[in-house]
Amino acid sequence: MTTVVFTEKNKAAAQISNILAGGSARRTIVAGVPVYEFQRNGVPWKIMGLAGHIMGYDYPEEFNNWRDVDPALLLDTEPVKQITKAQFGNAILKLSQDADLLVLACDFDREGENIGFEAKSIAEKVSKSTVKRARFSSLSKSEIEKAFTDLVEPDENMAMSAEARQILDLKMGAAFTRFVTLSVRERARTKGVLSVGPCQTPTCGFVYERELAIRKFDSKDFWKIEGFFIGKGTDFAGAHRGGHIYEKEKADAIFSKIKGCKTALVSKKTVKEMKTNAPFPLNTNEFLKRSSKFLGVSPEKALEVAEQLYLSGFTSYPRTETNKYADDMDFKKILKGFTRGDYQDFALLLLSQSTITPRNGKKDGHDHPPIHPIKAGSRAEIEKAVKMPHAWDIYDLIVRHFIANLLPEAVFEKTRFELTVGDELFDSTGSIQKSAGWLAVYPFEKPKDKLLPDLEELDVIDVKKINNVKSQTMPPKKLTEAELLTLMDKHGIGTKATAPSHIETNKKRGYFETKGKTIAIMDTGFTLMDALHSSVPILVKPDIRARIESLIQEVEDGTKKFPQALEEGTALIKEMYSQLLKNRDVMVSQIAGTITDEAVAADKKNHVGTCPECGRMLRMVITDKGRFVGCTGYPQCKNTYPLPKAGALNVQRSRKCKKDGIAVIKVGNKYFWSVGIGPCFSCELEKECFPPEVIGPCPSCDGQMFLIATKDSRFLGCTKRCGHTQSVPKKGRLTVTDKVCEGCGWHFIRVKEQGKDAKEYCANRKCEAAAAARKDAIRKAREK
DNA sequence: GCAAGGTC
Repeated sequence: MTTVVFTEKNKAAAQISNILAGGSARRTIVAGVPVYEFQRNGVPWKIMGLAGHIMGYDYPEEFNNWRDVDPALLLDTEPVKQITKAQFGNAILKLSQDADLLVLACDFDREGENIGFEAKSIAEKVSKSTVKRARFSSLSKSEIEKAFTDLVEPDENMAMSAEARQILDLKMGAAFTRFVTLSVRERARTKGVLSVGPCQTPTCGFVYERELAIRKFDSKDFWKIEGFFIGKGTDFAGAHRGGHIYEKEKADAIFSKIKGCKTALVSKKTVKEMKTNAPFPLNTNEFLKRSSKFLGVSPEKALEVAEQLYLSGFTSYPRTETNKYADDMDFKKILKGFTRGDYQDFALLLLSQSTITPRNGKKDGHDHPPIHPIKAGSRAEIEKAVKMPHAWDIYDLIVRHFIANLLPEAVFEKTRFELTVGDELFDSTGSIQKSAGWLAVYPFEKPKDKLLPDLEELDVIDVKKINNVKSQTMPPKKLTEAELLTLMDKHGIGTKATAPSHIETNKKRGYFETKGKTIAIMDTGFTLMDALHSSVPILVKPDIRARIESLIQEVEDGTKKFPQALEEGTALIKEMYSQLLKNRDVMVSQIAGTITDEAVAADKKNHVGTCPECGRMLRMVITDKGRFVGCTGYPQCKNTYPLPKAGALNVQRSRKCKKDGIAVIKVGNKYFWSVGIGPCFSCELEKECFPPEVIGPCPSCDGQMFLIATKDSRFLGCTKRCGHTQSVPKKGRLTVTDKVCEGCGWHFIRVKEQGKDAKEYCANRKCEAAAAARKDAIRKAREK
């Protein structure tokens, strides 16, 4: 007569056995998995924690080759469920063999029900015993006792709804990802995978929509009239009640009426007390948003740190939807740990109260309490236990948020003056914090006091200045990670545990990147969203997730059978797939183009510039037959330019062709070539673009000596072609320096031969100073 | 090599 219980995770197994056994549970290991054993009502009990899902769907082996399988075929193929965590499968088999009762005790939600059914399906291979369900919303003693006394039937509909989600998500993800990746690969050399999925794609969609709004934004001019006043010796500002005025004439008219006014009348004064409540207790989403906003820690990292803090016993379970504390939460017990250290003042204050009333939200996911500290830890203790960046910052945020939830509201005094200047009205507001309340422990959200002078109604004050300021409406700002999390939460994209991973997937794919706390879409992400949006709009929006969600909700409610939901869901995906297929060519050229452009721009050596015909990228194309400059828009854009047949080519990014050439290329060490124009030496603007490298005055006429370099020799010649020439060293790299010879006015030349020190000197054979220096050098060499 | 969902 053995009862075997499966929980969602080891931690829950340990806690539940502790409650049911009254502390007498014995921890053993079965097939490498911890199991808690004890006697209850004379019956042996064994409780094992799973590790979330221990099974998963995948396509059969023969569908693994992307090249050989038409992605559309995946939509007509049923993926297969397999055990993904073998040791758990084995442990379940061993435990179930001699069980008389199996109890599924995973979390009380859809996935929890499904995880329980995974264990059930494995256990039923070796056991025919009854399977029951224990349902509880928290791991409190009373709930657990009750749940295991009043066992219920497992909810197959609920479990199957999660099953439908898994299959539909995989079908859609696999088919679309393969289709997009392979199609684009025909035209662009892409290294990675271009993935599409019911959560990751709408997540990127939010970033895309914001980017569109920014790009489409049309800025408008407006004027605002500002007043600067002095009251009782204090300077303060006010704004004209007209606010943003979009007609210049209107603003000018008001301004010219009052610009000469020297005094203002305090025509009205209102003082109001304003109270600000502490934020709701931290559920996962709120925690991730605040970690990003206040600490600049990405959702992914924040969740990792919280997981470690939880495993080290410092904070509670980090994945929860609940933002209200249970009625029996023992705040004082936790606060007692904080009576020493950073938070002692607040802890002592709260402990001195007879009752503690927390600030509570309204969400109850029936899962875990809000994220809160379990145990006090110093910075050193936290950093020793959790060796990750920001471990202390995140613990500190959790503790401060927890204490803030228990402290009273903050009170402000808001003062507003209505000021009359001429017959125009201005407003000025200020606020003073009267009582800090929860803000005392929560430095992340401290509003600044804005002081106003102590004026009364009908006081007359000085006007210092009136300004009529021209301004412009600003485009929307880029999304922050915190805002993205809000949007995902609001539209049901991902869950408390997966939202960070969807953001991470998009970063990994090169769809967007984070710069500090804001998110910037990348070209690949933008064009992919653009392409998907134009052929299957629903895919880029939260609607796709919502459609699947409503289907599986019907399965859970029992109003639709599982096979029916699967069929309808598959039909929906097929419909989207066929729309995408119809627009394949446009999509491919858009995405492939962007990816090629990105690659070309990154390939500094061959990237030439922007195509004047189509705006895409120009690059050097080198084939067996020859070389030319071509456009990445090929074959739509057939713009090309010839290149010289021989010589190494180097794009000169600092040079610009004055005759509207696309770019200037250096050919070997010989001459320059302007793309679209031809060799620079045949251009009448050559001397303007490449002025001779003048060294100094010609010793025979009033011309200038300059460096002439030909294919196989170099020498100095006169700009007036007077016939005077002079040789220069044949070996080494020769440059004309800025240093000027005092004797003759020639620039020093610098000669650097490989493996030798560079020499700098005056090369003028007629220069006496140079001759003396040469003699001196020879004498010194002889002496040695 | 594809998704999203659990959890370590």
